[in-house]
Amino acid sequence: MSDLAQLRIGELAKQTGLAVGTLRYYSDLGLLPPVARGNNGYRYYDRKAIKQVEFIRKAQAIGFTLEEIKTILEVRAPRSKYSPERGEKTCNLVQDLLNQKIEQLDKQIEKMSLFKQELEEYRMNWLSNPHPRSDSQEVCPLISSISLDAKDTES
Amino acid sequence: MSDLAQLRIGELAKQTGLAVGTLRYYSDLGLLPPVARGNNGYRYYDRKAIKQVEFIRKAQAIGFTLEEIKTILEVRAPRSKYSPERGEKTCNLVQDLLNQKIEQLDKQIEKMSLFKQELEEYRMNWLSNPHPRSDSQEVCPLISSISLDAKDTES
DNA sequence: TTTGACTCTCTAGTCCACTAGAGAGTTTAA
DNA sequence: TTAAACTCTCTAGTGGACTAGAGAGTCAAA
Repeated sequence: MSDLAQLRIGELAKQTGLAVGTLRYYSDLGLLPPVARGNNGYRYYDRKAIKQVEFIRKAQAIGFTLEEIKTILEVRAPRSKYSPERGEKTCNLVQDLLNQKIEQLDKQIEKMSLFKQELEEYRMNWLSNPHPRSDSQEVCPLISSISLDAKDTES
Repeated sequence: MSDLAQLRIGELAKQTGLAVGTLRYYSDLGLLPPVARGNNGYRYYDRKAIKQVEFIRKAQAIGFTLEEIKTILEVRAPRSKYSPERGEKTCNLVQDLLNQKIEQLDKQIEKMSLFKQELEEYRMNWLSNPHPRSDSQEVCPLISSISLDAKDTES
């Protein structure tokens, strides 16, 4: 089609560092549709695909599933026709999605920070109070404190 | 054995909100060994198991695998005999593990914060510059900016 | 003693994100 | 023209974390 469509899947693989199989997998899932197929059935991509792959990987690295990423990416404008009403809806949808994702990230970050703090406390306690192996059964009290203490009364 | 061992798996399941199958799975993996088995083969747990399950779930929720959690938990003192030398080694091992985990968490948190920032920037740009559907083909420019822009020159 | 809830082991299935391989057609360079 | 490299589709396998189900034994109350 357009002369933008010059990447075959192997080239895209080289450019992105991913395996051909993975790109095929993404494409077939709908995450990374080729701009065209040759008569031979070959998938052709344009250079934008490289950026798109990078986005996918970034999103994935921080915990989004391919399904979620797809939901963001697939809500895309119709290619040649413009239908303003649908466009607005699309935008709202995407905005909602974005907000959701940001909120999710926030929560996850908070969780991780709390857990990190917890681990750091264990480390501190333990450093300032190294294994009192005199009468204690537990050789390494850190372990028992991690697994068994945690606000000893109720949850 | 001890009268601490009063929980059967179903009770533990109720207390923790997990499925019996899951607890069995954890137990068999070595993450949650029952303190005893009855003549009937039943697994018996003490109340510490509840805390341990909570720890497992917390660690899991922030991305550790069961294998990793097991590594932390399983490096545990021999129950009745105390062998000081092994105890010290154990402690070092655990300290290393802890440090690793904390570092991992740190990196992950940073990644997520960066990505969150990125998403927030997209949102901001987009709010201050809502879909200009006059001549643009893309009905929702946010999408195209997310998926295709990202430092337009090189990676 | 029978019923129902509970437990056991073992095998198999599910979902996600790939990865590998078979078998076949296509492209490209020598 | 031939060989290597590339692409296609389709099927199956992997690993992690479960979940479901079969078939059987156990326990407590009626």
